[in-house]
Amino acid sequence: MPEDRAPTRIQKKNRAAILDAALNVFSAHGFRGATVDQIAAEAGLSKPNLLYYFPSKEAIHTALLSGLLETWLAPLHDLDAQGDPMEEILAYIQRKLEMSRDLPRESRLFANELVQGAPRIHDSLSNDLKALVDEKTAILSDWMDQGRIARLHPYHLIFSIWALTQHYADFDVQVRAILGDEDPYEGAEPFVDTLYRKLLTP
Amino acid sequence: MPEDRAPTRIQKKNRAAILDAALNVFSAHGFRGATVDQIAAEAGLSKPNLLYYFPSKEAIHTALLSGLLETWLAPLHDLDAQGDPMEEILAYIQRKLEMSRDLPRESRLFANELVQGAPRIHDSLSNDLKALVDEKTAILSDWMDQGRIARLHPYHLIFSIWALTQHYADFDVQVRAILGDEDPYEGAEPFVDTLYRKLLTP
DNA sequence: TCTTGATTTGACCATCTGGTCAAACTCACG
DNA sequence: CGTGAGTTTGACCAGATGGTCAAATCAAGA
Repeated sequence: MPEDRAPTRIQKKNRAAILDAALNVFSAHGFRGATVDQIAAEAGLSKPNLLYYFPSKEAIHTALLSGLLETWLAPLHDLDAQGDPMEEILAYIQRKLEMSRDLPRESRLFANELVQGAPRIHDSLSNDLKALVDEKTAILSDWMDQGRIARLHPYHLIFSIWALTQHYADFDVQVRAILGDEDPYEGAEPFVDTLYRKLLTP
Repeated sequence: MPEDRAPTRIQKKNRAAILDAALNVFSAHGFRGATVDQIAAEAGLSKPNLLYYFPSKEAIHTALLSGLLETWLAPLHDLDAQGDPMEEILAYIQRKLEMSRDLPRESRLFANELVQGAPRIHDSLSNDLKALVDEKTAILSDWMDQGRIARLHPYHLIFSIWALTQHYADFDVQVRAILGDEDPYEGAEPFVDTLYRKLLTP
């Protein structure tokens, strides 16, 4: 497939279809559990046709992960040092919870990768993610120094937000097995809101 | 292999070795990502030898999961309606955190299964787990009615405990990528303790 | 020690899976 | 139209993988 030229209409359509199908399959079965045939079928292509657009299964996975990492971290990026601490943090949590609800496949894609030791994104974690988290925890620490939010371990504060919000997407089956018909997010939203208001109030 | 007789010394040893090896491999790679050869090698057996003790890969996985489910739920089982609410809940959280630290493989085994939709333990979730959680949330609700702890959605309170504690085992790579050399559990313990004290105080 | 059941293994098989390739087909544009 | 680049596919391959089996080896009680 020609790499240098501008992508054709067909290329755009098929690449997008492949990535969407791959997101379905990888998020549901993990990298090893996904098969190229399955992704191709879901994208409405034959296997050789799919491999005309991406050189390998690994390449699809990589393209997906790196393409989505930015989306995934955007809410934390938006945490603004100039804003009101409590509002900023609660807005971040709110957005993370919405992402769990609206983009559960993306959440599970990363969860699958992480729980198996992140063999394919270890570098992104140690570099990009680490840098972003360091930048934002510095803001949190400032707010704590100023007495505007309670003093807490800033890294663990971030971990707790990730854990609490992504839990609903990653362990969706378990949550639904227990809640039955009740909508998880209806209860989750006020719960986490209350939790962090109490936790962060100095 | 004779099923009915009492297990011989060799049977006990090899079965245990297989289950331990399988726990290593399944927790690190998921069901599909694990190979029988890998498990056999780790257990110090040949593949046909391993299949002499368990009829299939699936059988090993099932044996592991059902054998560990009890261990995994024991801390919640111990939550005592007669005890002091705050102490009981904090002790539960403490035990869950210790399990994350001391039994990370078990945590990741379940995480792998759950994130992929729990195809092999769906029934246990809807039955055993659901029943246990219902029993214990009833106790939590009573405590809330009596004004001994803050009023919260009891199911989401449980979810939050699972999310916060298991996060450290399941997403260990990510946590360590961010914390660097710092021991995750050293900071996690006081953090979750503070969090739940603030949250649960009426 | 001998015998019998328990244990172990090398060789093997069918299927699945990621990936290749040459040939066929389709599309856009001059 | 005609043509060349872009697209699609059937047939195929090599290696991995779950599982089988008959034969060989071992262990323990009579």
